[in-house]
Amino acid sequence: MTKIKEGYKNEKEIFLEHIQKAGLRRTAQRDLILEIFLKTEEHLTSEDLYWLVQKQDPSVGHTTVYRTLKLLTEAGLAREVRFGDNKTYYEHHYNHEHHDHLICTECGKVVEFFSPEIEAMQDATAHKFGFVPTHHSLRLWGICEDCQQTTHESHPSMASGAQPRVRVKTVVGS
Amino acid sequence: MTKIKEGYKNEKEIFLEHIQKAGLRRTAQRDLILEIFLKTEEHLTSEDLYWLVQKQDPSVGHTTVYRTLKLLTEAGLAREVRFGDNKTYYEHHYNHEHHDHLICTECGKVVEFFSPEIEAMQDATAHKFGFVPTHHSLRLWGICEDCQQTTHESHPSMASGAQPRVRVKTVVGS
DNA sequence: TTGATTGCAAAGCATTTGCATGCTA
DNA sequence: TAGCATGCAAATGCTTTGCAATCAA
Repeated sequence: MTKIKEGYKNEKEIFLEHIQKAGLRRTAQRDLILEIFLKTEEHLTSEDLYWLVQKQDPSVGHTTVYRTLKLLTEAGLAREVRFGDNKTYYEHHYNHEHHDHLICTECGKVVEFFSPEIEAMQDATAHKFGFVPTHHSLRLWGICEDCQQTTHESHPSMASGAQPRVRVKTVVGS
Repeated sequence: MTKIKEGYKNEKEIFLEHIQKAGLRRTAQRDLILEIFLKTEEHLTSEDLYWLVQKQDPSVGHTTVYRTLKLLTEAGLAREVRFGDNKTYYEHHYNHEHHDHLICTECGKVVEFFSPEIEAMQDATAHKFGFVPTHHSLRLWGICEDCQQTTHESHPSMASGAQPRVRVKTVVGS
């Protein structure tokens, strides 16, 4: 039973519209990059996307992927996220619920969550200080269930240079 | 009426203790860097601190400042923060209330705030997913009161490359 | 005396830019 | 045809590393 969302443009339409409005041009590279980005439901870096694109068209350069991801972000299709390892990850943004991240400092697992209560308090806090809130970023680090059982070392902090070893995406509703 | 905190070691003691425990050595550079860091109640980058240190001792190198900031972080005296401009800022950590940041995307102003309610919900959320929380980062971006009156441009997003023009620290209790 | 620390220069990374060439509208 | 887009190489900005000399314990 497929539920068809009406009244929503799909990502490709959004992209073409943005390109037109901004007086930019549609190219084969941009189409390919968008297509691969859309079918990859994970947090990926420009580098990651670059290699996926390479498989289909080795002539596409790093630079174009970087520039296109910025473009997708401006078009509202992608969102930049940072997990503390000094890399910029991108995730789908359009038609995707806003969410925050819970990151395991042992194995790098990432759980997405959404808390309406926290959202409301954030907005309230911004207003309390006279701000009109535009966006926010909440990241919680900790040790996940699996790692609590296998590891008994001291908790690595962001500063200690712990590198995520795996990055699992788990979508969890409200 | 000065309130003397008893039962709390001061930062310099903490630092020396950490150095001893780790089998490291006390040096003039480390002392100087710590001292300047402590008297600067602002968010600063390694670069910023480097120039402050330069004024007192031009022989100190960039590298040492970087390394010492890492050391201070490990000792629990400093905390790394990122505001979205791809730089690592440091702020005091020991004996300082934990707090989060509200950042103006127009002028770069930073307001520090603390919300026990949000804190509690964050911990609850982590536990809900089986995580033992270690630390977190909450950043709210928006347009501050001053900028709402002077600016009527579109809201710059993190991705659009808006650069903070001023960085004001405002400490606000609970 | 031993081994940690320093500072310089060089290397690393992720990301951006200059520019000649290519391609869309 | 005009001028945006591309891809390479080079530049950038922040941070780390190699290494010989220096210095604390």
